[in-house]
Amino acid sequence: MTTETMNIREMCETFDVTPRTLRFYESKELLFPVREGQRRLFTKRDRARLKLILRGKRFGFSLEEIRQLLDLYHMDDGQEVQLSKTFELAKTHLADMEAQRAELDEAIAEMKKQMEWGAKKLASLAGDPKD
Amino acid sequence: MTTETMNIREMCETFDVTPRTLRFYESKELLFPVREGQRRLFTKRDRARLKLILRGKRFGFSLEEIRQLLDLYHMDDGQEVQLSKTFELAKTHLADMEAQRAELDEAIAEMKKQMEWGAKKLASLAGDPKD
DNA sequence: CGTATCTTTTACGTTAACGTCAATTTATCT
DNA sequence: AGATAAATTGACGTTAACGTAAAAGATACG
Repeated sequence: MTTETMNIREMCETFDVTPRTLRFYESKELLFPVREGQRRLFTKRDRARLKLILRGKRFGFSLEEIRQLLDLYHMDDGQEVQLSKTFELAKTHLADMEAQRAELDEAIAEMKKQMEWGAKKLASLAGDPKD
Repeated sequence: MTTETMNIREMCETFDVTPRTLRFYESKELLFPVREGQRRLFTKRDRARLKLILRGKRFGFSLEEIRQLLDLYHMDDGQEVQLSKTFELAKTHLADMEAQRAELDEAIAEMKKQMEWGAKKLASLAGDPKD
């Protein structure tokens, strides 16, 4: 099974990103591909991290915020201090996300309302032309 | 009642933004404050728009995307073509937002799971010190 | 072996969304 | 009127998150 690691091209196709993006994330210490000579090989762990990175971006988190949060998902045997700091950080972000969810619900409701109004307007314009 | 319009300072305090931001949004045609001589006076409509702008930003929309969407909320007697285009745009964004909500729910669930793991780890480290 | 393709490094370029600073104008206070 | 404070208009600066192009080494292929 050669699916253990992926080269940069496979990564790009799988996640719809450019090579530049992957190298950039590595330079920012978000990913840690191993090397086979010069070439990068992305592990299962890199793929899991990238998935979380892209998700974080969709929620409006910066790469630096994401980088810190990734530690929570990766933490194997960190020191207690580090863990508890990360834990605090995660609590904050969880609260952020739940707040965002509430606002999103509200926004969706409002948008639907506006769209109903728009639909009515459209109908009246179509059915009741000014001659 | 002088609360009909607000000056730039009042706006900044109310919405926690800088003057530069408000002028920038005006330059990008997101806000349309009236003038009293040189000074800007922000109307109720500007305040409603700003609220939507800030919300849109929190959902990761760009100012340009937001600008286009604002038309939907402002549309009084636009032409039918414009209205129906805006309507289509809104449908797309609504779908985006609902997808985002689904992903957000998933992310929240995962984050909670990770945090439970973290909490356990913390407890074991605290209650079971290595000597 | 030559060449075409892929990847890498280096480095400068770009866009969005403001920040910052200087020079003026306008309003306010004493 | 003079000083002080607040708002405005340029205009250049900044940061994040990549894009893009050049030069060079590694690999594959006929």
